[in-house]
Amino acid sequence: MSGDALDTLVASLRREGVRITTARRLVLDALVRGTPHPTAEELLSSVRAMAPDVHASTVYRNLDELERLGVVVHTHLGHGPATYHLAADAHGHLVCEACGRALEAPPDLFGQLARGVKRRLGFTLHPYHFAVLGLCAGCAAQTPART
Amino acid sequence: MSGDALDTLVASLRREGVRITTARRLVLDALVRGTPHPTAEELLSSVRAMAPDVHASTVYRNLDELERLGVVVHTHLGHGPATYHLAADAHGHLVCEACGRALEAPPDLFGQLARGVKRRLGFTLHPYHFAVLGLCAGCAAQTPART
DNA sequence: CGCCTATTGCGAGCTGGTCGCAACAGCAGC
DNA sequence: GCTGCTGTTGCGACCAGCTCGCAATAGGCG
Ligand SMILES: [Zn+2]
Ligand SMILES: [Zn+2]
Ligand SMILES: [Zn+2]
Ligand SMILES: [Zn+2]
Repeated sequence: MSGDALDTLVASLRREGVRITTARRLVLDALVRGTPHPTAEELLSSVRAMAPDVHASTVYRNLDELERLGVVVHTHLGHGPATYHLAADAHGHLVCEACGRALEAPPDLFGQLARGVKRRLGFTLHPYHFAVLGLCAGCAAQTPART
Repeated sequence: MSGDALDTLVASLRREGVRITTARRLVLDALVRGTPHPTAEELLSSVRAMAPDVHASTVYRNLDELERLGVVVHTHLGHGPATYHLAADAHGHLVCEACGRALEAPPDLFGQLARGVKRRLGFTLHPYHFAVLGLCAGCAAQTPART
């Protein structure tokens, strides 16, 4: 079942005429099966576990290309490196400034905001590229109040 | 009147025991009087207009220090360099992915979102660090529809 | 199998920012 | 106004995260 997700993805890319190389397949595999918010470097090391000679720039180029194809999206959870998702899994992020943990925003959370912005400013929101920062419940309790 | 804003800021910093150097005063001056979303490099060149020998790292260090003191905040409007505001002027940003223009979010815009997040997840939002991307009215009209 | 061309490995290069250090300059105290 | 303490500065080296140019390689179609 979960092996299928990769195969399906690969098949549909091939149908679009996208060439499937080992590196590209392994990047997709790492995205399908790995931990939730991998950075390019984490993806690189997953890829290298199977194909040790893959070069970092290959991973960057594949991520760019897959993003251009609409298969992958990247997100910034803070100041560090970008993190990647399968586009099908895209979601907003709430990141705690104190403990650094990233919560996935419930899918409807930005809906109201998006509607308000649209109505008032005519602006169409794509709220997934940057995380929204703040303090999670646990850290807020331990932190001296802040404006 | 507008010269006062700087003087007031400087006076209050001095009262807190902060040492006021030429570079620091010029950075503040550029923030008070310059264009709305300056990058560190833009601030550097404003500063150099008055004091040509100020070094880039001095501007970075002053911005860090002023941020630590709560006088300045930085924001990421996109992939480029960070941009700076006086903390007193802080506001959310809506940035158009097509034309790159940054709109200031009306101050109450994030209020609902913040209340929703707080109630449902106990998460306290600080919605100013990262911009929220999207398409402005003008660009949305010209762009082939997108999910 | 062979060709075409997209993709890769590789290293150099780039942007935006940080750091360690010795010289320097605020400003409090006299 | 001068002195001294200490925070700040100029400077260069360095760093992370990413991008590019190029020649060699390898998908995939016929
Ligand atoms: Zn991004
Ligand atoms: Zn996520
Ligand atoms: Zn930031
Ligand atoms: Zn702004």
